[in-house]
Amino acid sequence: MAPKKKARVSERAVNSGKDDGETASPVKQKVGDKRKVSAESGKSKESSESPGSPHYCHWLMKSEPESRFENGIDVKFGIEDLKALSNQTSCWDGVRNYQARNFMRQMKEGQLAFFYHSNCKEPGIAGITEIVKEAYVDHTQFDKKDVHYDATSKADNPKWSMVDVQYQRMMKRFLPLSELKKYHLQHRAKGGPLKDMALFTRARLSVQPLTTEEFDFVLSLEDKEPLRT
DNA sequence: GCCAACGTTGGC
DNA sequence: GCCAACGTTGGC
Repeated sequence: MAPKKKARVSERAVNSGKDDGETASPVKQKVGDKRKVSAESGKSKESSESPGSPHYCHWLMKSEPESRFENGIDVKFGIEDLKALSNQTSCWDGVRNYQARNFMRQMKEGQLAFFYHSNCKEPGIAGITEIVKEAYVDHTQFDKKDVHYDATSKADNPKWSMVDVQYQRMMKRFLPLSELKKYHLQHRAKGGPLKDMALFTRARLSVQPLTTEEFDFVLSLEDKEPLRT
């Protein structure tokens, strides 16, 4: 996810395999992209998601704020890195997990996503980004030099998508995973908005949805004293 | 650095 | 299409 270069939450993973969800979702083209998307190429599926699946409008996206080298390439990309880019905007490339990809394909312009710092000293929610461009082809899947190159993905049927996110703001205070987890456990025991939060129930997913209740509750923590116990 | 959890691969 | 082996994620 970097504006034009950078990495995200290494979601590397040997992909290939069946496309679980939909077929190439309506890759929304934007200016500059010459490839004409032949009007859905007649696919019937398109924005799949089972009919019954709730449609989310808030997200959490993980990225690593500390240096880590993968094939000689540093995958570091924390919220400060996003903030430093021109336009404070970056594409979120490198996602190589079908569920995470499918969630990105559901994202709509204007929606908000928590920027989560993972695989670091203090994991947790650092800030908020806005989705500024809906899912389109992740070019890094075709780049042999890229850490997330996918030899099994073909140009005429790309497997991986990405969205563009723009820095919105830092959390008023960093929200550590440890604190969120305390709430999660508490809510799981006695009920509460974080009882089913994906961060804990689907720990390895790098792009995950939040219900409005979850999102609002997390936001409310900004104004509270850090939970201790 | 360890390792639990879990997604993916591939044999059958 | 099952499922064991394998590989990755990511907290600790």
